[in-house]
Amino acid sequence: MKLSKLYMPTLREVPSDADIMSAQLLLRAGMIRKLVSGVYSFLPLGFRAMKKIEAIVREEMDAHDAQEVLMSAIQPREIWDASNRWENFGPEMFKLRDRHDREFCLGPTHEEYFTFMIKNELKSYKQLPINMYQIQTKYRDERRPRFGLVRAREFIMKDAYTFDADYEGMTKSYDNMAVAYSKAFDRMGFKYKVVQGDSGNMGGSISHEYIAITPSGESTIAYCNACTYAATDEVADALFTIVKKDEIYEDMQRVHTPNIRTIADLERFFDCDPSKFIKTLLVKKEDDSRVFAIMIPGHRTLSLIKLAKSVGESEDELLMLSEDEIGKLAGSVLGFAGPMGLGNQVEIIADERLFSITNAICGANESDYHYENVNLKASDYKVVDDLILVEAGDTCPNCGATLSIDRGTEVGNIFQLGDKYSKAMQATFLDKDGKAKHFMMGSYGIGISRCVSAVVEQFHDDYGINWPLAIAPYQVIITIVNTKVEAQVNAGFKLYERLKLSGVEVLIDDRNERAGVKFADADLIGIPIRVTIGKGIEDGLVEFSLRTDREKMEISIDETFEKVKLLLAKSQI
RNA sequence: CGGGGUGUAGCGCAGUUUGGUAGCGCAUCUGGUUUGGGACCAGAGGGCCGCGGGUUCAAAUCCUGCCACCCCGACCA
Repeated sequence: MKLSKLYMPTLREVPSDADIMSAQLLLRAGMIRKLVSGVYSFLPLGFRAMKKIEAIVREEMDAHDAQEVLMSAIQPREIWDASNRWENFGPEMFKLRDRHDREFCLGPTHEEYFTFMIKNELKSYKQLPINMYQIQTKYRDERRPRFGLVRAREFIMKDAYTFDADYEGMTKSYDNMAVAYSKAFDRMGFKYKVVQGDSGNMGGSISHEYIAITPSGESTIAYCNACTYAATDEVADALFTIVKKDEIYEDMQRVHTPNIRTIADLERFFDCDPSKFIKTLLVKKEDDSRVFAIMIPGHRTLSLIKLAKSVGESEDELLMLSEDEIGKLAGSVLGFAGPMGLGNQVEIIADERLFSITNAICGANESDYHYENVNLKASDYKVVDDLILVEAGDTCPNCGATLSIDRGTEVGNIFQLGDKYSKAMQATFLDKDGKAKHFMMGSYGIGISRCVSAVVEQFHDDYGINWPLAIAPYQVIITIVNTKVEAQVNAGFKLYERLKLSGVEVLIDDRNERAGVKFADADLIGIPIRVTIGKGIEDGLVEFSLRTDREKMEISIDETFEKVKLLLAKSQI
């Protein structure tokens, strides 16, 4: 493709509403454009990059017994009523009516429709298992669209659904998709981690999330550098120990601590290690039916999910007490809560590690007072082994190495659905024994457009995008330094035609611009292999370089051709 | 949905406090000089100042209603 003809409206300045690096670069590089909040279009270069990702996903799905279909995005209300999700999906669903006032939605996902279709067409165990997928535009009216392609209201998703005769079959299908996903994400080249999904309130159902490591990511994960352990921070086991010191138990003392509210204040006031402190947090159930006092090591953070599990409540219903409520309950202001004298209606829950602290310091439930030399007895409290959020440096529960913490973006997930939808929609088949049974299902998603931004988040520098060869919109860009010099133009186009003929995806910058403009654009759009044709052409030499490093090599056109072919061959593993 | 902020040329912004003929940089077009890291000179085009109502002789500017966009807030590809 000639750059003089390519629709590639690059911007020198960053559009003011682009909030993350990938959105800024994709917009500046003329790869995407925003129409309204959370709704983007793909221009030629951006679309090509996305199609590369699609192709990788398609190849891996096809290679793992999935068959591609294309289901309608527009769906009638009736099939959603069967699973109750017309109501339950909530305001995120884009709903519309036709001229006869019949209700429809734009598909946010397709469990219902696939199940509905299967139920009418698949009747025998002999036809199972079956795995179908599609790559299609999805619609979700997000509460707050942001981060460019990451949280869009219209986005491209690969979604797959498996139907099996029994539980074993379902897990096999699930494992098969897990392999396909790892292969696909490996080929895209970005760094990612597989974490166990939050089985949380639902209990039971198994799922995994594929998290691309990106500094702007919305989820925080803990992972081990030595083994494959990875989990979201709220769920990850926080393995750290407090070594019990062989100290003499001193007598408890009430200490006047005017205005000393935070752990940092306490450290300064008592001039001691933060592991000496017991932090007491007051949490209630939303409807005020239960109140909890949670004691954790002072320098750590409470995990609401872990708390919810240990008290058998839903995480969503647990709230931290407000300052007023603390005053009423504990007779103190924020910062002086402690386990003593809280009254019977408060359930006190303690992180196990507290009892290793000798002569601890905690709030006295009285404004401006703390206790020191506190030595709690485990037998007096409900003890839970782990209530806190994992931190970098904690021990890997799997192999004992040290954990790291990073932020990430969910680019894929796989889910064992069981018979949730087949039951709701009465989708059955006849098993060997002639009995009607519910399909055992799985669903599997990859955010295709989200992957585009994940790649850009991971592969860029100060000058622009730095596409991995496997998903670059073009593999090679030939820059003609001065289009007024015939020898440069001729040599450029000769190489261009030759590469094209041998199947290389190549751009040629034949614009009548100054060299600086062309180099800047080449950097910005991030084509991996660069050939610059300038003055050296008089001696038959061109410059060969890679986007990843700025080192240039002066070689002949023939050598250039061979080098390109070699690089491309190496990347096709 | 709650709180905060912003809407002026394709992009980035000034002008609004104190009402008086709509500006700057980049981009675009024409001519010329340039041509290895975002050139220079001369000229030109491009605006319902988010939309509606009001105040006023006069509104980008003041008042008011609405809309859009962005930021901060517990289910997600």
